[in-house]
Amino acid sequence: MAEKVTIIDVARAAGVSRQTVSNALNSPEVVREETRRHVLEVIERLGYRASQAARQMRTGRSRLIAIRIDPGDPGGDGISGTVLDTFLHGLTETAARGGYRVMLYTAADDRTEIATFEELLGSFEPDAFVLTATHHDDIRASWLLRRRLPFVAFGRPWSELPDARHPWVDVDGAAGTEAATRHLLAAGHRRIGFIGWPPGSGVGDDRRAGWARAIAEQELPADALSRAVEDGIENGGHAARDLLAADPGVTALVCASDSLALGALNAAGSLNAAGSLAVTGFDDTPVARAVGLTSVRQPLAEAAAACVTLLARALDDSESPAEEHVLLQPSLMVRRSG
Amino acid sequence: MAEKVTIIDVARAAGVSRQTVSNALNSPEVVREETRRHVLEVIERLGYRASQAARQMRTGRSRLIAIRIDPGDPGGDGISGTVLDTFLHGLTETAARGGYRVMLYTAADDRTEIATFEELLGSFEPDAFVLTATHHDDIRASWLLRRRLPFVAFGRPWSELPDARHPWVDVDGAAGTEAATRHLLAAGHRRIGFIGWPPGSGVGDDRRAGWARAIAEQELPADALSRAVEDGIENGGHAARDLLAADPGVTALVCASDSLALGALNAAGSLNAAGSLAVTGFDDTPVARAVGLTSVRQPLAEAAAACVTLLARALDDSESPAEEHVLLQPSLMVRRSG
DNA sequence: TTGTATGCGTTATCAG
DNA sequence: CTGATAACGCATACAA
Repeated sequence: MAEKVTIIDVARAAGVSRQTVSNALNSPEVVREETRRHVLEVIERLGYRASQAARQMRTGRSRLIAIRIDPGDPGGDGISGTVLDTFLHGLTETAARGGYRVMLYTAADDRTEIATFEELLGSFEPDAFVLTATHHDDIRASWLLRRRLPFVAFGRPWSELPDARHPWVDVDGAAGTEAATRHLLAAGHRRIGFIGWPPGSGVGDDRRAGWARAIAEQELPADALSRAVEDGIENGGHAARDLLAADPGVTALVCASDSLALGALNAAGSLNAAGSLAVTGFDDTPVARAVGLTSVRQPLAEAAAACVTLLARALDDSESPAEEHVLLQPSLMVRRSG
Repeated sequence: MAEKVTIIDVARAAGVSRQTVSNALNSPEVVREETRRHVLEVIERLGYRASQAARQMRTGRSRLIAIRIDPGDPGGDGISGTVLDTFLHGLTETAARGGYRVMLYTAADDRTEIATFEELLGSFEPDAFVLTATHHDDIRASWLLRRRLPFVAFGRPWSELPDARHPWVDVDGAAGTEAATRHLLAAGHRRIGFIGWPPGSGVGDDRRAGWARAIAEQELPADALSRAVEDGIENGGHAARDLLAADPGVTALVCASDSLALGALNAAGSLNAAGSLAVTGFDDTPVARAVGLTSVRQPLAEAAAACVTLLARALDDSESPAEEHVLLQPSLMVRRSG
């Protein structure tokens, strides 16, 4: 039953008009320093906080940032599990510093997500959206762009279309797999394979490119050393077995995900003496830490912070400026597996 | 640039007063059926949606449910990673059906979480809170209770104090470890150990109790077969080694978490021939699925739905009724490890 | 610098 | 069943 203390209560207690209170808060430079301090003190004493609802009616800003949450069960190419969790935490924390709050929504696919945009925009009116799991020709991005709604994507727009000109934050996946590959090269490996996803997924192609880059630089063979399968432990195992059967000289595998890497690791155990095959994964999930898998770690908290920064800029500045991008560098967590 | 269509636009287009529109929406029984249908049709055609901010000003209800999100890095006894992720997804989905939205906040400890309650209550005014990671003498619960603020805890109040009388939803952890133990008994194991957390954690004690129950029923020895360590893979390994050294006759281990179980599994590999030790975990995390670990699965989506149901009841009914509880049964996911 | 008036979109109250 | 009026709390343009 916390009786809500309004701006009028503060004005009364401070012996000023409610305008002065509002000014002390929103336009500090327009109030005498002494008055301002007094008002702020009363605000503190009374525990006054501006009502968001009232403020929103007046300003049209909800201070809400909406983001989709995927089911924990990794169904598609969305981020979920620890990755989303960590990202969300960072987003919530950074947003709070700017007075913003994170609101969640779910959606089965892009179409229903857009429907949710409309629903949200009509009711809660979030100030901005954070898009995850971006992909080629993302209709969500173009929809938001067309309506000039503020948003930032965690993930590059994997397209060169003008539709794709919007702020985004991403982690340089190619740099990650390249670092992993270089690490293996430094350890003396010469025939290093790659297990990734079928072409066309943007993220997957990027990760493959990093490996290919490092291999090409060493003028090592690459063509026959790459496999493309859907994500999953089983598939990783199959691909690893297939690759090793085709070329027994392979001593190391760079994988596009921890799942694939784990499968490869298991397969290696049943093929060779334990430890004879070096394997690296991607995302540094708890699984990787658990089994001692060397993995590429994404700076998720930093990515989240960057998203908020970009949004704040687009939201606070008068006319939203051009597109801005942030590409973060991942780091390699070296463990027993490689 | 979506022109916001207000209730007045609808009223004009439908040829009625704005009150009739409001009534058609909020008190359907007070409007003639024909009028109601016409209004609803216009609403649909115009894509009208009631402004939450305006509604909140009038009704005092924000239709916001706040919940804390922990860092992805499992630091304490909070839920995080896939568990929180799945729970959040379920919560968001179920809440949306009732017109509610989930809002996130972070907090380092109980004290700062309460400070966040105050801040949120003064600004965004969430209608309710969902508490996670409840523990003995939870000051958050008593704080909310004292102010008669609607909330539900995901996790029992591990205390009999009157302070602890509030709605909660939980999963029967003891039933889970008991089922795991019975499963091992049915497989012929007779000396079954338990690796859990230090006493006093509620959740941990509960899980240990399930194992003890099944063991006692078979009149099997228990005292020397239990170990208590902080959560973690390393600790699980140490505990398993210690336990097996003390009693080489042990053929199976029930663990309070997947992390402990994983450690035990690794330790077993280096002690015995692979597969000779049966191990079960708890939470059915991706790690468990990855390594084929038998684990107890919590019905998280159902738990989330139950939370929303309890909240909706407390929110929609006039005087909030007494405490209500929901205790869900977990299920055992049997895999190679046991 | 401070006070006064107005509107944001809804819903509740109360006459018609 | 319908239509006018008030009020929720805040911020802004304006006048004092």
